[in-house]
Amino acid sequence: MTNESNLKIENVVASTKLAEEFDLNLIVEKFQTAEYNKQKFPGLVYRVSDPKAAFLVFTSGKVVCTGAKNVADVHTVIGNMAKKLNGIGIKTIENPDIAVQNIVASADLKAVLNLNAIAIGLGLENIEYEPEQFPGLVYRISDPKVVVLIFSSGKLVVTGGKTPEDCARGVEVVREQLDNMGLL
Amino acid sequence: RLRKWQRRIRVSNATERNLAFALSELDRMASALGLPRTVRETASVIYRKAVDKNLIRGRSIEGVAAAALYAACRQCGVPRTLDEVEEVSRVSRKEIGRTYRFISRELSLKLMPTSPIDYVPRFCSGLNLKGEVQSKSVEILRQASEKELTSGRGPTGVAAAAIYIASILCGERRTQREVADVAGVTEVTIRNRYKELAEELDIEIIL
DNA sequence: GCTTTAAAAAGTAATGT
DNA sequence: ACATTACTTTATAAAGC
Repeated sequence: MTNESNLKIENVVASTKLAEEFDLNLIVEKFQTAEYNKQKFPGLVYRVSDPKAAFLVFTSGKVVCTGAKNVADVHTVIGNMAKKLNGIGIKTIENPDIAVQNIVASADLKAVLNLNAIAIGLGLENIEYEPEQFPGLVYRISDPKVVVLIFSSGKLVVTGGKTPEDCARGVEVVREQLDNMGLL
Repeated sequence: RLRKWQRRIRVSNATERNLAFALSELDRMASALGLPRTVRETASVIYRKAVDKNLIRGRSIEGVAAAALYAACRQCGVPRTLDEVEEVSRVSRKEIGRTYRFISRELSLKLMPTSPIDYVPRFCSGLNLKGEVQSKSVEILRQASEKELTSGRGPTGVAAAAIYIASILCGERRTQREVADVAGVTEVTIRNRYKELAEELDIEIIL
């Protein structure tokens, strides 16, 4: 009964190392849409639309990729990025280790929720709920290690997970706890 | 040996000096916000507990004092918004909120989110509205809470909308702008909230 | 702690017509 | 009055201040 998590992955953040070092000044002049202001931020910003994503490229050769909708897309976009760099005469590491650092997902419990009751039910010391500042209740779960934002509409945002499974489990933990307290 | 004593005296002096500064800051801010003595005392108790637990390390005295006052207002049932506390302190709302979360957790204050009802007396007196309107506002807010119209909404906005409706029902109408000004929200927010309350609670507003 | 990136949730805010 | 844009919260890596 119950459930398949109508989980939707919204954003995947990953990091990797594509070279021992990068000449960001060379990359900014070759990539027309790249942005680079060293005093503002040490990384070069580069957006791609293939699969949509944004890169932060550093002089150390390390790269951060954000905005991808899939874990698979992350590999695709990073592969494309390496080829573009090669095309500009920059050599890159062959099979870079790509580490997913964070996944943001949304879900829907399809029920109107009483956040005050949930705050008490989950324990005031385990949650943060300040409607004056933000409409969502913040619930930090240790296993899986994710943070879930719970809204009165029943919609959820899960973040902090490293795999889609972490996010799915986080949703189930919340669903189960609310159900057990009769708040669903 | 003498040096050890001198160091202790110095530390003691510094500690006392800091505490005196913090307490004077609490007093200054409390006065600026027109808070009663009980709230100032509650705030100083919270601040002293924070000192005893070494929670000031890495934080400014001003920030902890402002957060303690913010917490004390809520604990005493006479909440001020982070914006109001920010106005009388010299730290940003962001830092007051961050420090509040920290001391709240470390001191296990376990405060429930602010209730819109707690804002009614202050807002109503600011609008020169009598007890009848206050009672009506509270009644509306209790119904709103039962019908789940307050979760996730800003407490001041919901309170303002309830007061706006109550003032009309009691024949002592205040404009959205007047209510918005005392509540510190925009007219758009009052409009959004009062429309929702009127519709869901079947209240007819005739202007 | 901050800076920058991406994305969702829902409320509130600022600005523009 | 209504629309659009923008900011609030969460996590996360990166290099440097």
